[in-house]
Amino acid sequence: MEKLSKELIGASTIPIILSILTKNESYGYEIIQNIKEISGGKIEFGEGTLYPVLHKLEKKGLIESSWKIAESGRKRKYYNISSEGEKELKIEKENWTTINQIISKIWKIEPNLI
Amino acid sequence: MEKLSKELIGASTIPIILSILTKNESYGYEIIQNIKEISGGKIEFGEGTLYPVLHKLEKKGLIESSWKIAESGRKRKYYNISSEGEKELKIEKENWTTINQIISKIWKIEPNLI
DNA sequence: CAAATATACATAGAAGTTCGATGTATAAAA
DNA sequence: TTTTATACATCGAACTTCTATGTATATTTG
Repeated sequence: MEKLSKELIGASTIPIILSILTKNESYGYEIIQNIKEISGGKIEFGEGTLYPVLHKLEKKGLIESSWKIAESGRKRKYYNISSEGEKELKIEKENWTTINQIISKIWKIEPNLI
Repeated sequence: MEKLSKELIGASTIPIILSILTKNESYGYEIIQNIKEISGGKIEFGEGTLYPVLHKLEKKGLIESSWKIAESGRKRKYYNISSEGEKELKIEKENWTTINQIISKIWKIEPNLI
């Protein structure tokens, strides 16, 4: 069970985060666990990796944050996707489809199911 | 007709270069034209981008170079993929398949796909 | 035939990224 | 009560991409 390359992780980080936030609001720590689970351990973000990405996305206006107190009494910074973020996700999905078509063409395999 | 994001290009650079060299030996300038053509202009490497990547791949032993004189009389640095490079390409292909499975899984969570 | 363009390689520096290390703080479990 | 899990944050090293710049030669155009 190997981990994926830095480059592939980097390319998928933003679409994955935005996709997760499209479904439900979430917070940094949970997003890390969520991605780890969904990817079967193949994508494991450190906190020092994810938090700056969230800050960057917020600064660009793609997500919005609000502090909340969980039932546990613990403070959490919840993130929601913005309408700008939804537009961006749409573009990212199209880009992902495009690169898959290019790669498939080069590899001469059937285009991917995405 | 938009260009792809830096991240997606970065993730695909090495597999694309190695794939091209699997078919035929080639040289920097030609690889740039080749990728531009295959991608329908969506991936356009500058020379300052590609040459350092080729040097890096050679340093890592994934490709090998040799100077040749073309019929035109022009000097060209031809690159071939090494057996190490073929192994690496196999891994890269597997990684690409994996990330696609993860991404498609995440996108299936929400109903409105592109 | 002179000038412009295309071919062909190379490096430097700016800007941006990932990621391990480190720090703070609190709740839950051992 | 000590450890582990939860939850946020920043820093600096290492690496990347990309624009700009430089060198040089062949081909095409005016």
